[in-house]
Amino acid sequence: MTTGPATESVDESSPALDIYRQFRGLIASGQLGAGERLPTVRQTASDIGVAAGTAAKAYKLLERDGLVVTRTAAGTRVADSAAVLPASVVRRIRDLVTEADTIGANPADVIDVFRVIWQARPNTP
Amino acid sequence: MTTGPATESVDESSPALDIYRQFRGLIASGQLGAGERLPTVRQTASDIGVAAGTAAKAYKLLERDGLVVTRTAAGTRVADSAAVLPASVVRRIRDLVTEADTIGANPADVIDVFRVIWQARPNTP
DNA sequence: AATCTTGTGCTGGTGCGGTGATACAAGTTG
DNA sequence: CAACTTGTATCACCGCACCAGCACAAGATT
Repeated sequence: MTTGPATESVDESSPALDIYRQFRGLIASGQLGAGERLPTVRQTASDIGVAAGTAAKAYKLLERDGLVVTRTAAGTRVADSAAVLPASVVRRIRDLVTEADTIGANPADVIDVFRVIWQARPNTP
Repeated sequence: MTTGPATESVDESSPALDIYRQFRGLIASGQLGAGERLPTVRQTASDIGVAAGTAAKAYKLLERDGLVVTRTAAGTRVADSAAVLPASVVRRIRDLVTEADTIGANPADVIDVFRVIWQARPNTP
């Protein structure tokens, strides 16, 4: 188990994208504010148990999105221009989480339904 | 370019899982009711442009979840026991979609934030 | 009974995305 | 200044998911 990829559960995607999405979530929700520093590439890598290159890949994606600014030796920080999801939306998400949790729903189901309903919006070009 | 996998956009995962999630969403949201028939494996395969085996894989996952019943030559139908997400949750999802859409938010962001907030629930073992 | 339908099971082949490990460039820090 | 930090680049290697195409079993259809 020292080499090669590992598939675990359905709805796992890929290490790099997982890390990417994780930070996207933290930034978009405001839990990681502008200027705040992200862990070292090597740090996150060893935290999650992936290769350094994999974490680096995630960071590059974040930078490509303009969510993060990276200066060598100074680490990676949340960009000032990083967009945060409007509070109204975040609140709705909180409501949804609360409701789904009390009912004991599967978060994956919730997300799947979200996607389906999203695609069914009035104006779907 | 006739063979091998294809990566397109970030947040694409894998063909098989995409199909799987798609139908999960349709079933969990009630848009695909118990007894209703799913398209042929070959049909969905050619619709989406993937190999038949890939669509078959997705169907097997659905069956593994008990969401679907498959009888040879009779096709695949939504199981009677297929659980539908409670209306209260679905309604909140609708509200969320509406709000996020009017604001012009990126659905991927919404999902990422959902995941983050979900993990931050009170009781997260 | 004969035929069609449909999910499933091979096969060989391909490429992407991981893993480690090492090396480096550019800054920060003492 | 020297020494450390940190993101990045590279290397060979490996496994998985997918593709394409065909063949099959079991049940539906006629």
